[in-house]
Amino acid sequence: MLEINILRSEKDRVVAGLRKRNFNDDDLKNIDRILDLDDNRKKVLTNLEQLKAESNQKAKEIGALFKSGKTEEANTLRNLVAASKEQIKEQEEQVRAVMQELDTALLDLPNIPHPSVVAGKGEDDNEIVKDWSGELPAFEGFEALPHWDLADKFNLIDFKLGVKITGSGFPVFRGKGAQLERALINFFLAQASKAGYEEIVPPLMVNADTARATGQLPDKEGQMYYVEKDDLYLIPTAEVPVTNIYRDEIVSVDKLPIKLTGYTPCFRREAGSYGSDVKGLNRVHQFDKVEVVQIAHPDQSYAILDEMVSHVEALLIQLELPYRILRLCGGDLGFTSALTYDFEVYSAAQGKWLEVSSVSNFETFQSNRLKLRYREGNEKPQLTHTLNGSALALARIVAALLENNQDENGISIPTVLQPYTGFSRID
RNA sequence: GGAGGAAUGGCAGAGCUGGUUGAAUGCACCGGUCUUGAAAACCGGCGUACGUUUACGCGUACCGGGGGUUCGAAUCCCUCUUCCUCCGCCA
Repeated sequence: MLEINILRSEKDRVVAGLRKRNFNDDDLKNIDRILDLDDNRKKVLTNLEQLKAESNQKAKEIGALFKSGKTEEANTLRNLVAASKEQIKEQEEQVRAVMQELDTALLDLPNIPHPSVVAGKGEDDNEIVKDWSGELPAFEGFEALPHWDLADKFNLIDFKLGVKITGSGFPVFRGKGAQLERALINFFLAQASKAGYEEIVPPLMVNADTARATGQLPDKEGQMYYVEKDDLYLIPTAEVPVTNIYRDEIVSVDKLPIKLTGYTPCFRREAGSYGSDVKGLNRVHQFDKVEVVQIAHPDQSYAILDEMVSHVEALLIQLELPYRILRLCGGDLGFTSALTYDFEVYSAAQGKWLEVSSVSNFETFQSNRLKLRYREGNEKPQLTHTLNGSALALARIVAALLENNQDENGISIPTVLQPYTGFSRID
C-alpha cells in the first residue's frame, strides 16, 4: 500500500510510475480521488475530535461536581451533554465511511516502479539484463525427451497418479524423483544458511490479515486456495508467512538487515491459465520452493537486491543450468513490487526458457501494510523496505535438470547435488 | 468437542465496588551527577497512530479484536480470538 504523503508530495513520480504500468488517464484519476478523500478525512476527523474534546471536558466537570456534592448542577450538565451524543455518533459514522472508502481505493493501487523499470505491455517487453552467452545443450545421435516423458521413462514423477489423488497439477514424485526433489531443497537451504539467512519453517496456511499485509489480498484473492470453514488461505509462497513474522514490529536499526529463508510447498490455483505451457512441471498447483526474505534499511535495499540476485545466480551456476536474467517491465511487474528481476532457465528438450526465480524489492509497499518499522536512536519509527526472492522454485528446475542432463541411456546429476542425492545418475 | 480461569505499556506486574489512570511499582533502556574508568547509588527521561500548530505544545484514539451501556469504562454487558487448568478424542 502506498503512503498517502508520497502520493501527495511526489505526485509526478507516482503518475509517471503508474503510466509504466499502463494506467490510462481514467485510472490515474484515482490518485486525485484518494487525495480528495484524504482531505475530507482530515476535515471530518478534526470536526469529530473537537466534539469529543468538548464532551470529554464536560464529563470531567460532571465528575468533579458529583464529587463535591453539587448533584443538582451535575444533573443539569449531564442532560446537556447527552444531547451532543447524537451529533458525535453521526460524525463517527461519517469518518468511518470516508476511511473505508479511502482504504479501499488505496488497497487497489499498485507499487510505483523503480526508475530503471521500462514501460511495457507484458512479458515480451521485459528487458534481458543478462543473456546466456554459453552454448545451449544440444543432443546428438538420439532424440531428446521432454521432462514429462523422462519422468515417465525413469519412474520419477507420476502426473496421472496426482490426478487420481487430487487433480491435475499435483504431481507425485517418487523414487529418485522424490530424492532429487529433496536434494534440491536441502542444497538450496544449505546455500541460504551459508549466506547468513535464518531458516524458518512457517505455517502453510495463513489468515486474511497476513495475506493482506504482504499484498496477496485483495489483489490475488482468486489465485489462492481458500478454506472457508476456518477462513484460512493456503500460502502461494513462503514470502507470506515469513515476511509476516515482523508484522506490527518496530525493530532496532542495528538488527537490519534481517535475513530469513524458508522451504515450503506453494499452492496456486492458476485460475485462467491453460495451453501448452501447463504441460508436465511447467505450471502446477503445488510446487516446492525455497524463499529468501530480507528486511532492510531503505538506504541499503537496492544493494541488497543486487546481493540477492547474485545469490540466486550462484545457485544456477552451481547447478550448471543455462540462465538469463530479466528486468520486468511495468506491464509485467507484480502488484506489490517496485523492481523485479526474473531468472529463466533453459529447458533444452522443450526448447523453452522457464521462469524459476523472481527477486523483488517492495520498498515500503509491504511494510506500510505490515506496519513494519525500524527505529534509529530516539527518532520516530520509519518504514523498512522488504525484499524477497525464490532461491529457488523447484518444479521447473527439475524439468530443466532432467531435460538438459539426459543422454541416450539416462540422466546425470550435477556434481554439486550428488552429496545431497546420494546418486550421480538416473537410469 | 465439554467445564472453568485468564488476556494491561519492551518484560514483569498493580488497578477491575466506573470519574484528572495513558495507566502505580519493579526490571530493561536512554541522558546526567559521582568515579582515573567501570559498577553501585542518586537525579531526570522513557509507547504508538492520527489530527492541529512556524514552534513549545494541544487534541483524539488505543489496557487481546469487535460491538454495547453511561455525561464518563482498563474497570459493567454482549460477542469473537488466543492462552492456561480439568474432562473427552487423537498423530
